[in-house]
Amino acid sequence: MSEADRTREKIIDAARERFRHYGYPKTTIAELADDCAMSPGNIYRFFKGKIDIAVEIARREALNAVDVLDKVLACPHRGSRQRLEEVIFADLRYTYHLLENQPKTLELAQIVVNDRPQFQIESLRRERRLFQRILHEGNASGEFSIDNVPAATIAVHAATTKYRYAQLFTNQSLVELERELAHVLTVLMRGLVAPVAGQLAAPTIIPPEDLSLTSRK
Amino acid sequence: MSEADRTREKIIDAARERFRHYGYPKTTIAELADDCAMSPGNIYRFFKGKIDIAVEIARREALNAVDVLDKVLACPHRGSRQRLEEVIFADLRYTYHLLENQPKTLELAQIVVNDRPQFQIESLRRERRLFQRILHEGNASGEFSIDNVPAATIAVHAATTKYRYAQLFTNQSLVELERELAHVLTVLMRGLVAPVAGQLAAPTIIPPEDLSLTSRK
DNA sequence: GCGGTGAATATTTTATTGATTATTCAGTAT
DNA sequence: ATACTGAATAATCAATAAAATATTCACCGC
Repeated sequence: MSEADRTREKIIDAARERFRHYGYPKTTIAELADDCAMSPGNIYRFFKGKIDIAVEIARREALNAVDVLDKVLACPHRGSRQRLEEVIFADLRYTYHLLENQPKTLELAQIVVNDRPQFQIESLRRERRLFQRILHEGNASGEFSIDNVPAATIAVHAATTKYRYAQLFTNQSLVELERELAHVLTVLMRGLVAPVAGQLAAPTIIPPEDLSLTSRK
Repeated sequence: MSEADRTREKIIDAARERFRHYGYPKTTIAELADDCAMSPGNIYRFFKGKIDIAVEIARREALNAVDVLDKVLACPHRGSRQRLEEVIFADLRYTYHLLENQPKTLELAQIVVNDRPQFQIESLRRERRLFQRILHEGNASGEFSIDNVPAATIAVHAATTKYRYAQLFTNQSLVELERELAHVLTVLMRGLVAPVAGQLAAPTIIPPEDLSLTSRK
């Protein structure tokens, strides 16, 4: 890591702290410069503008969120259906708690998306790729019978839109959202799972919350 | 209709016109009074406050929207699946065009919901009741095999949330939204339709747009 | 009582202006 | 050249005064 990279990291760390505590608008470049023991002008040798610092932080946050979901996948599981369900529930819970505990994070995300619409599109695309992997696996193992995996991926992702940053759409409680999501997944899964001679796939069971994923570090 | 009722209607009509043209905030009680050839104070004999005029207009708009969907149901159709799909597509198109052509209507709805959260809850409930009727019919006719109709209703409604006032969630075009919704419905329907010995239900076909429903009167 | 008025008051919106802050850049040190 | 400074400028925000507006209410004619 070069000296320049280290300086850049120092700026990012200072910004992350202040954005968390006081929010993006109330954090000034002068303060960041102070924190890093440099002049305001020098910040601009590392970032084109204030918003770009926020974009970089949000980018890392988004990558980390997908990593968290990836970890859910890494756990030993009984089947593709359960993997997919756990990921979607984890998504609901992760984003729900994020908005509850770190409201400034939402503010930051909204500011970034407002300035860079492409940012959101790419975040969603990353998530969909994760879904698609699971659908593929499920098809390969014979658990799913999907004739068009990309289309089914889009469908599952779009149908569960409400459960990403749910508080933006509704003021239902987390418990209500979980119950509702279980209903949604029940129908979706029956649509994905291979029909076994007239037998219906079992209803979705709400998986227990994995506390190690929702606590802030 | 009593004299008082007629006066009340006159106020509502004047308000509807001005809200459409100039929006709720830029419409003053004094202007409404002028339009109705009465004094500002007299408005308050018919409405508790300015917001209540908006609520009444929004209430009628919401009832009309459900009626429009109801009309879609009244058309001769081949089955419950197609009925449900047509209603959901009609919903997407109706609300999409509403926001495109009458942006002030969205503004009004947001102002009303902000002040009366119950308003939105009831509008959604009315829509769900419509869905539930279709699911019941489909079950009775043997086309669907739903073991828990209320739960399935919630599922279908929640999974298609994105397609009500879609522009609030995304900036996808109507065509993109329609394609995506078709994918969602394909999976949902496979989850609802009775499995026929290993055979998959056919993919959703995007129904043609019924122009008589989207043109403003 | 019923249907209404319009001036008085309380609330909200808008405009103005004085900071505050982001960004640039000529200049300094190494 | 490279790394950085800090004052100058441009853009944005916040406080507040001014204007507009919602709402109330004492009063009028029937």
